Amino acid sequence: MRVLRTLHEFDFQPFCSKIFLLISYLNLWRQENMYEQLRVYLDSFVKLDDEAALEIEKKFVKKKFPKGSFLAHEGEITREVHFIIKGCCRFYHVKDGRTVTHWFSFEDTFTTSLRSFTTQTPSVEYIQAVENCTVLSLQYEELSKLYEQYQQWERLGRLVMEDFGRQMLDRLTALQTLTAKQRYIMLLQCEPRIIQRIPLNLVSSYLGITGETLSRVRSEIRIS
Amino acid sequence: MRVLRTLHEFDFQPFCSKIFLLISYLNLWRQENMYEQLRVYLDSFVKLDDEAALEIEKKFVKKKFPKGSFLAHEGEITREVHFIIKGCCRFYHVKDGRTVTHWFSFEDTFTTSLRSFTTQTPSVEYIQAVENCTVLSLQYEELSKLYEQYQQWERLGRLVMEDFGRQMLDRLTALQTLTAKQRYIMLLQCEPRIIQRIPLNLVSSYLGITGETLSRVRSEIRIS
DNA sequence: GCATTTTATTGACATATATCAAAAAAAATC
DNA sequence: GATTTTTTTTGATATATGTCAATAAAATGC
Repeated sequence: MRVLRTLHEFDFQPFCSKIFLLISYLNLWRQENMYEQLRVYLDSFVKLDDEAALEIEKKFVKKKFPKGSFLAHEGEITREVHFIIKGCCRFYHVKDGRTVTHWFSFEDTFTTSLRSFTTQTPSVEYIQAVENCTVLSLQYEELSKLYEQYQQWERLGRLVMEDFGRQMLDRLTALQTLTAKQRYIMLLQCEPRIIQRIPLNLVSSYLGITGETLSRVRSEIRIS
Repeated sequence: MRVLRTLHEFDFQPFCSKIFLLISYLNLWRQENMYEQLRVYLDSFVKLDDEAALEIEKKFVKKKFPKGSFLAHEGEITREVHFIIKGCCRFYHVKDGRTVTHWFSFEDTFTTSLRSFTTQTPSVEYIQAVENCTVLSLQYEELSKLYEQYQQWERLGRLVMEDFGRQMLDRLTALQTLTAKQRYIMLLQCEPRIIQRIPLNLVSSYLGITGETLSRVRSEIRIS
């Protein structure tokens, strides 16, 4: 392979078209392998045996949520849990006329209004697509059946909930003990996706501070 | 029955001894019905059938933790989960040389260092008895066996975790959106036990504020 | 019961963060 | 590409909460 002396010698045209081809293959793969993607995630908790794994394709339904649309709505019973294949969402509620974002979810996580879904009561929160989302959705009744029929699915539910509990504990500790600046730095280190893909005004309320304070914190960090 | 005119006419001796007898019977009942107490709690999640319920008395062991002793210790793997029959505990960790209390547990709840117990890794937190505690303890291995053998126990685990998740979400929202005063008032309304039975210096760090601020908040409320 | 330790309150002052207003920058829309 | 709209930044000021120090009250130990 010949070494290039200057950038001009390089012919970008064919190179770029190859890259684009690669990307479109990758997207195609993602599309076709949505169930595989979910399977990989589930296997990280429980190695499902063949029979139990077959249920994935039977019960989960592909859905799309365009940017701005709602996966859960205040006052309505959340009837589905969604596994995010692509995209991200914010969880928020309205408190004294202002919007408080309390959670984000990204690819390869289950997303639902926990209280509403698990107790089948009206939701107190909204879940909104921040990007166009592709998800695999599972009805409450279908999940209940899976829990009834397969001990493995029951276990999956338990382990996913344990994992959720651990995440919540971490977030709680951060909110309780860290200053605004420390919380932002922690987010930057532990959850860079949030800062990369979510508008800052939503991030600020997630951190429990105002947009102005977040902006100042960021400029302080830029300087130091 | 004769109506008493003055207090002096009343003979306290036999009366008091009856009361004490009653109390000791009550304690005896509690002692003997520890397993019944646990059964009632578990039944609120899943109606255990006889075989699965028999395991309660086989696997849970009565233990006492005197005030000040530890149910979990930083750096050590938490090998048991405890169901509190009587007493209460605080969860705390040490951050920059000071103690941060992040949870309390009382009668009729499961208590363990979640991350340490579920992943069998060293704990990052302490759990300390705030009162003398009587608990029913279950070893990690025994719980794992229950999960293996009985779908009902697996379900129990899931439902207890879901319940825990919902509690955590509430607490998170409170910390994120309420002022110190509002958080205190909310605690007063939703968890009066905490204020009644826990020293205020521990409550303050649970609320994410200093002892001084809590003291001021309380005096404000007393006035208004 | 008294002495000691721990816990709770109060005061003066410092600091972090919120609020309101405005400008600048970026993104969305046509 | 120009025009809205939304998001982010910056500034001045207000407020909530923290810090340090001193005292008061309560709990604990002997």
